Amino acid sequence: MSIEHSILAVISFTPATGYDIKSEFETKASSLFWGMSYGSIYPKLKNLEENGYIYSVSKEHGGRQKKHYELTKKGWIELENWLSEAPSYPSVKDELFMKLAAWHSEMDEDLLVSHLEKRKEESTELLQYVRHWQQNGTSFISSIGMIGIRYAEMKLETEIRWIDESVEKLKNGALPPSQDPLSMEHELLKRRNSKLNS
Amino acid sequence: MSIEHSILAVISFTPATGYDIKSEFETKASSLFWGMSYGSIYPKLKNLEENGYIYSVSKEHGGRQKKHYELTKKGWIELENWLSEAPSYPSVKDELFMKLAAWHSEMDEDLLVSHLEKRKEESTELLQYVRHWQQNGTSFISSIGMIGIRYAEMKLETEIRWIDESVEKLKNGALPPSQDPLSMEHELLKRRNSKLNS
DNA sequence: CCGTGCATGTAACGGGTTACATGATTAA
DNA sequence: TTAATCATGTAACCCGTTACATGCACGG
Repeated sequence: MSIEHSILAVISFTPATGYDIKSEFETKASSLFWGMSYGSIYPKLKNLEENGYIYSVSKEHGGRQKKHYELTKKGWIELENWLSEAPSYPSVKDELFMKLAAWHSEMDEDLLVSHLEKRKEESTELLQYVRHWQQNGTSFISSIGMIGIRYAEMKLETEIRWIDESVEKLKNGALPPSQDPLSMEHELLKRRNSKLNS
Repeated sequence: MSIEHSILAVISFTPATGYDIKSEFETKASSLFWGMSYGSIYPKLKNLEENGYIYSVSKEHGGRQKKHYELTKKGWIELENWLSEAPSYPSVKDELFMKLAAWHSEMDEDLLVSHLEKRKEESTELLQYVRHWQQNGTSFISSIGMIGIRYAEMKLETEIRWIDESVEKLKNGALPPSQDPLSMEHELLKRRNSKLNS
């Protein structure tokens, strides 16, 4: 139960519709710290309401129905209990790391450089987004929320710095030494070539 | 299909059993970049074998059976095709970020400090692990793999630095200003208190 | 009048984890 | 002999996404 809590958190800022919640995660959060699809939002909203954490206030909006959800007392208590619990260690799925680990000397290094450069572009864009977000004058970000934004900013800056360093090393052939006491890379290449040349 | 590729990647280093693969992800990868359970490893291994990407070499080991898997030609090609594709942008699920965003002034700041300090401990431990790993003299890490390790190292160092900065700010009451043009924090507190005092 | 954005929802599907079941080997 | 580690596997379950279905409002 953590998507539910994220939903409660979004509603705590201001009453919101399922659509609003999706947009909130669409623009900001997704790649930064969380993601969510309609397929989970609406059923969860329904469930949260049935269990008394939230209630809906249907508002007329140009003659049509919108369901704005608001937290109940139980919902506020649940949200704050969740906030009080120590967050679990983040789980990261980064293919780039995996690919770096499996890269070997028969693979084209320029290809790797292009992977790194693509990542740099994506992260630069996100960084720009984050920087803009915290001074756009419209979005609500509390003082403590700002600390979180700073976290995202620092992480992205670090990633970009790391890419620059790494590309430099790759281009200069100034790679760090490997740790390979059992000559596994040599074995790997032998095994690979014997399979590929058959 | 990406867990499958990670499995192929591990096998590329040296022929391995399902158990070996799990351990590989257990110790190193899990929180760092990837995770995997037996419940997915064994069925995938079976599947990968059926589709001709790997084959098993049963080895006698003290009178008992062990299934070591090795890559086929098709497996090597598949692995290298995967390596050639640009990695997708990493997805992160960090509750801490979410909690920071939802924190409000009626919540105890010391609690938040303790969350941050716990995170610092966990990351420090991981950092130590990573540093030890790259110079333990036994694990195989290629030159390019070392670049990946450096990535993990820098990310962790940055996180720790961020925590130190943030805790300092929290303790000195030197928080960054909020962005709150619509006085949402005030509204939030009003909404919250009206619910909690009922 | 038409495309885009707002808005709500469901069903099928895919994917992975948890928990369970089993048993051999090895170091203390 | 006993606990820990090595070792393989399955089934039930949870969870979330994709794709689909629907329709209003509004600007050009």
